[in-house]
Amino acid sequence: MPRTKTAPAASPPAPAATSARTAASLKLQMADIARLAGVSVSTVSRALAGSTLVNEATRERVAELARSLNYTVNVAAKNLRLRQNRTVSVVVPFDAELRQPLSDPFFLSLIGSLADALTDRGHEMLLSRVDANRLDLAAQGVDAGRAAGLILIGQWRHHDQLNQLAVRGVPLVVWGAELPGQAYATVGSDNLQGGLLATRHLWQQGARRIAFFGDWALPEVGLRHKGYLQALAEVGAKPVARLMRRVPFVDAAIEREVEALCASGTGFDAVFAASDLMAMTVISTLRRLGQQVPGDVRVTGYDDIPLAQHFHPPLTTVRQPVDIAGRALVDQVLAQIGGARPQSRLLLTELQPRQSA
Amino acid sequence: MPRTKTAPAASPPAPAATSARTAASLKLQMADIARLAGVSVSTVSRALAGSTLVNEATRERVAELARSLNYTVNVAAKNLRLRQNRTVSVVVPFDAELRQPLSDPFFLSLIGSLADALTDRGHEMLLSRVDANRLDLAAQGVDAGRAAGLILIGQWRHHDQLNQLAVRGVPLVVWGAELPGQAYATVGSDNLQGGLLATRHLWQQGARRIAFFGDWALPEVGLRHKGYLQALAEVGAKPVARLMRRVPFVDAAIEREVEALCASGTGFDAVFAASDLMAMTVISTLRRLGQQVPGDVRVTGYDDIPLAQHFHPPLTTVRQPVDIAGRALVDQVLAQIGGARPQSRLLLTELQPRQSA
DNA sequence: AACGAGCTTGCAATCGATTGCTGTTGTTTC
DNA sequence: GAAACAACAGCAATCGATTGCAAGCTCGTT
Repeated sequence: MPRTKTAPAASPPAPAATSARTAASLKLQMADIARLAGVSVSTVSRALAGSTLVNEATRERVAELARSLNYTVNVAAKNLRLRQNRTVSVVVPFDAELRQPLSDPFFLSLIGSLADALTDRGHEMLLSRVDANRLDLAAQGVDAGRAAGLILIGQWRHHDQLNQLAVRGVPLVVWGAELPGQAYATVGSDNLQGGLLATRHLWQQGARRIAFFGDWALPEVGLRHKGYLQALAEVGAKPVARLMRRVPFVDAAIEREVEALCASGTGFDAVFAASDLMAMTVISTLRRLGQQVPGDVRVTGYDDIPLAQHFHPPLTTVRQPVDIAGRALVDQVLAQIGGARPQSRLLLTELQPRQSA
Repeated sequence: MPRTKTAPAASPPAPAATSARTAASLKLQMADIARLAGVSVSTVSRALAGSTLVNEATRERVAELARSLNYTVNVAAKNLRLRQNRTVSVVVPFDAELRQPLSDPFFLSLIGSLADALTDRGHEMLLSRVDANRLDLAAQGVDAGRAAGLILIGQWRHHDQLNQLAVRGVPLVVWGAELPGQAYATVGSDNLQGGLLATRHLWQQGARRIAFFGDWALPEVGLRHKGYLQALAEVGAKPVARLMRRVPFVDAAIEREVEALCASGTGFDAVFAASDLMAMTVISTLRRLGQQVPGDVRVTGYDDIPLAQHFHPPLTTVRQPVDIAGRALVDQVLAQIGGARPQSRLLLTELQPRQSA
C-alpha cells in the first residue's frame, strides 16, 4: 500500500523548551488562553465557569477568546480536581462462545434510547461489551473512576455476579426481570403480564395448541413463559411439553427448532415467540415449510420493534416501551449515583394486535 | 523477606485523617493500596504496571491485594499524567426538527460493530448524539480531551462543517460518501457501484420502469441515485423524472410517496429503495394497496440488515459489510490519532439476490 | 571489614484544571 | 487627604496517578 511519508516533523532537535509546541500538546490549555488574554489561569477558570468574581468585560473577553479557539476545559482534569463524574457506563454482555455481534434490534434501540436520555440529562455514555461470564468486569468503568454508574443491558444468567456488584456499592441498574433476593435495581417490562397477554390473545383467536419458543432459563423469558403457562391454566388447557421449545436467540437454532417441531408431527396452531426477531425467523421458516401465517399457524412476537408493523404479515406483538425504558434506566442510575437506594421498576406492556395472530 | 522499614503511618495526629473516609472517597486509591501493602505509592504504581523494577514477590502481593479489593487504577488520572487517551468518541447526528430517535437498524448495527472493534483494540467508546446543524459540537469530546478521535455516523449535508473539523486537526472519520475537496477521511461502501448493481439486477429481471426512492441530497443516497442513472444509461433507458421520488427516511413520508406514485397513474414495475428499512416500508405499503411483490412490482433495498432475509418476500438488497465497516472506521481513526494522514476507504458492496426482485 | 554492584524502593515533580486566601488597585466617604 | 471598602487578579495547594533520580539494602569479593 502506498505509504505516504507522514509529517517529517520539520523542526530540528529542539530542546525540551519548545515542549509546549510538541505534537502532544497541540491542544491548547487554560494557560494558553490566559496568556493570550493577558490574565492568570485562575481568572480564565473563573471566567469560563461564570463566576461573579471576575469582571463582566473580562469574562466576556475570555469566553470569546476560548470560543474562537475552540478551547474547551479539559474534562478529565476538571473531574479529577472536583472529584465528580458525569459519565455513565453502558455495558452489553455478550456470549463468548457464540461471539454474536450485538444485533437484536430491540437492544440496539434501547441503546439509542439510552444515548438520548443521557444526552438530555447532560451525561455522557461510555459503551462497551463484556464477556457475559465475566460480568464482574462490567464494573471496571466505575472502579476506574471512568464512570459514575453502570447500566447493564440484559442480566442473562448472572444474577449472582450482579448482586455482588450491587453489594460493593456500584450504582447499577439492569434491564431485565426482577428476581427474588436481588440487591440491584432492575428496570424491565412486565414480562409475566406480557406472556399472559400474548397467550390469551392467541387463545381468543381460536388457537388451541400454542407453542412457546424461547430460552426460559433467561429470567425475562422465564417470566414470559410463566405468563404463557398461567394463561393456559386460566382456560383449563393442559401445557404440552413438546410444544415448549427451549431455544436461544440464534437464527439457525430457531430454524432448526421450527423444522423439528413440524417434523415431530406434534400438531400446533400458534407460536408465541420470545422476541420479534425470533417471531420473524419462525414465520419465515414456517412459510418455507409451506405453512400459512396466520392461516395455519398464528404467531406473536415480543418487543414491538419498529419493523414489526412492516413485516408480512404485520406482527402481532407485545410492546415494550423503549423510550420510556431508556429514561427509566437513566433516572434510576442517576438516582443511585445521587445516593438513593436501588429501586426496581416494572413498565407496562401492551398487546399490539396486528395480523400475524 | 527483608522488609525495609516503611510506612510510618499508624500514628499521625492528622486532623484531616478522617477525610479519607468521607463519602466521596469511598473509592479507594493507590495510596490506600500502598498503605495496606506497606509500600509506597510508587511501588504500587510500578507493581500494577508490571514494571520489572519491583520485586516479583512484592508485585504479586500488591496485585493480589488490588484484585481482592476490586481496585483499578483511576484512568482519568493516569491519562492526565501520561497525556494519553484511549477513548474514541462516536457521534450520531440527529435532525433537530424531526427529533427522530436513533432507529435505523443499519446504523444501530454499525454502532454495535464499532463497539466490538474498539473493544478488541483496547479502546473505549463514548457515544453521543448531536444536533446535525451543530456538527461543530461533535468535536467537543476531542476538544475537552475526553476522546482522542472522532467517528461520525453519517455526514448528512454538513460537508463544510466536517471539513472545518478536519482542518483543525481533529482525528476524524466519517461514515459516508467520499466527496470532492474533502479534508476528512470517509469510510463507506461503494454507493455508486451499489446503485449500479441494484438497478442492473432489476433490469435483468425484466423491470423496465424502475422507480428510485430516497433523498439524493444526502451524499450517499446521491451516489446510489447516480448509479441508478448510470445503469439506466447503460441499457439506453431514459430516466423518468416522475419515477424518481425524493423522500426522507421517515416512515410516514415513504408511505405517502408510494401512495402518490400509485395514484399518479405513472406505471412502474420496480422500486430501488435507498435502504432496507425504506424497502420494507415500500413493500408493506404496496401490499396494502393491493400490489404483489415481486409479482407486480420488484423491490430492492440497500444495506442487507439481518432482518432482510426473514422478510417476506426475502429482500433482494445490496450488502454493506457492517463488521468490516466498523473495523475500517476504527482502524482509520486510530491511524490518524497515531499521526497518519486521513485516508478514505471504499468498501465493496455485493448484490444479495433474494426474492423481492 | 570495607567497597562496589545490583536490586528495590521512595521522594518529589508533573499532568490540566479549581479555589481559598492574600495582595493590589480603584473608589467613596468624612 | 486619608482611611475604609469594594472589586478583582494571582499564588499555591490539590485531585490521583507516573517516573527520573537517588538512596538503602544485600551479598560477594578482596
